[in-house]
Amino acid sequence: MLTPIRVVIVEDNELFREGLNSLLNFSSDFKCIGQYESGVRALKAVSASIPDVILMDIDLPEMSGIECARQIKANTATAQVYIIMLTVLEDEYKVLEAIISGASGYLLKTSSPETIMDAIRQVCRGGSPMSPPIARKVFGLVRISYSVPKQAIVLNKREAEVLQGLVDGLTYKMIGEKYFIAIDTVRTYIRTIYEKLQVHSRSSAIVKAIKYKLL
Amino acid sequence: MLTPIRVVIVEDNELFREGLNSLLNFSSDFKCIGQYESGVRALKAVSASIPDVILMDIDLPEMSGIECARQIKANTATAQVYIIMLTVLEDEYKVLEAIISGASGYLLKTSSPETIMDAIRQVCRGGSPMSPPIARKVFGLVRISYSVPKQAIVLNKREAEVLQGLVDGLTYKMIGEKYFIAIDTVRTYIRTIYEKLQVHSRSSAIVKAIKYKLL
DNA sequence: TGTAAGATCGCATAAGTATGCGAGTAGAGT
DNA sequence: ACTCTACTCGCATACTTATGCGATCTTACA
Repeated sequence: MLTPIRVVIVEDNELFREGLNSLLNFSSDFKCIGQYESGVRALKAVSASIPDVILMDIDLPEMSGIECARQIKANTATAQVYIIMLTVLEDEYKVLEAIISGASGYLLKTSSPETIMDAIRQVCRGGSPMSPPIARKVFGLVRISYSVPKQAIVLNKREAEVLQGLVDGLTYKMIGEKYFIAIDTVRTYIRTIYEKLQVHSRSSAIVKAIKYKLL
Repeated sequence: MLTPIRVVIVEDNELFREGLNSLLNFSSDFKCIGQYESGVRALKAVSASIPDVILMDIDLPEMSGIECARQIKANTATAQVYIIMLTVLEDEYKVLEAIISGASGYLLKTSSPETIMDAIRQVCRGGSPMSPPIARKVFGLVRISYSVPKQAIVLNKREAEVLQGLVDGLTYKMIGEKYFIAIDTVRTYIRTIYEKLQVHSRSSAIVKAIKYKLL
């Protein structure tokens, strides 16, 4: 590593903060260019001098680490700042919030010094270091949001087209014109669609179509 | 580690398979209890003798590693089998599919022997080992699916209730009865909702409500 | 060769939706 | 006290939906 990775620490617990600081100074790979006990101060400092990586405690007083990360990301849209969240507990919702706010890593505070140093190196190389329990939760998040309630709802081409029309807010007339079929044929398809989806209104059909990712 | 972790290898490339095998035999932590070059064979074997961890190549001929994982997960619902996917390329869609299919880890084949061994230990301890580029992609997946297109659509309580009614497929009359307001008041709220969402039909309102997670 | 299945179209009607125009009442702020 | 705003309600009407009960026509297949 030619130039050291410039790191900023945001952590309200003084002992932990100092611990991280001396950890970083221990290796010539890193250079701690700032340590702050509050998000507000970090925000100010970071916009003045942008680091490569920020170690951010998630449970800060006043402004949370998540909110701080969000704002830093907003303020440094052009520059590349990697934020690694540090936390004591593995709250699934916090993990989610942190990822959305723009964090690139998520470590438990119980992580070993080597793990933390390795994590800093990893984010710079395109990784997203996570403590094992966090990784498991992240997998779960992906599974929840993408997995489809497996239900054997099979629509043929025409039905799918008509359903798409319904979702798009078209009237029967417009759907018919779009696919060159009579409005009464549209009605017929809608009947079968409703039957397959087991609904009795356009609204419910739309909700189910989205829920079951039918289109 | 008192008893060795029982591992199964599913990999069509003979050299790589043998490599993994000798890697596992190298450490007393592991015991390779089977190696198969096809998903079909693995499926049969695994339902007979369930391992702790399966190293699964994702690009298998005939049955893909993903499909194989899905079936193994389906067949071994009670027992705990951890599946680690192995792949040469970091295809985002494959990652997604793998996670949904029930995999607990995702490694690039370029991973070092130590990394692979460590990964096996990690899944058994509640982790989800991923190669760094994969982890980054997984973060992206979470971000995409959970982050909301930030748009300043603010509904007050009543409007939210009425919109919920619309999504639930209730008629104006039913919405009015549910919240003890006149049907014409429901209409009035719907006007303002439509205006805020910039739509002109119930269908589009529902779609937007879901898309922007307004409820 | 009939017949079963699927795709298309038609008519009718009760119910529901979208929207124009108007209006009363209560609370917040000046 | 006055005005503004938010919340509530009413009437009217053109349009759209949901659904019952058919009817052709083509294609596949027993």
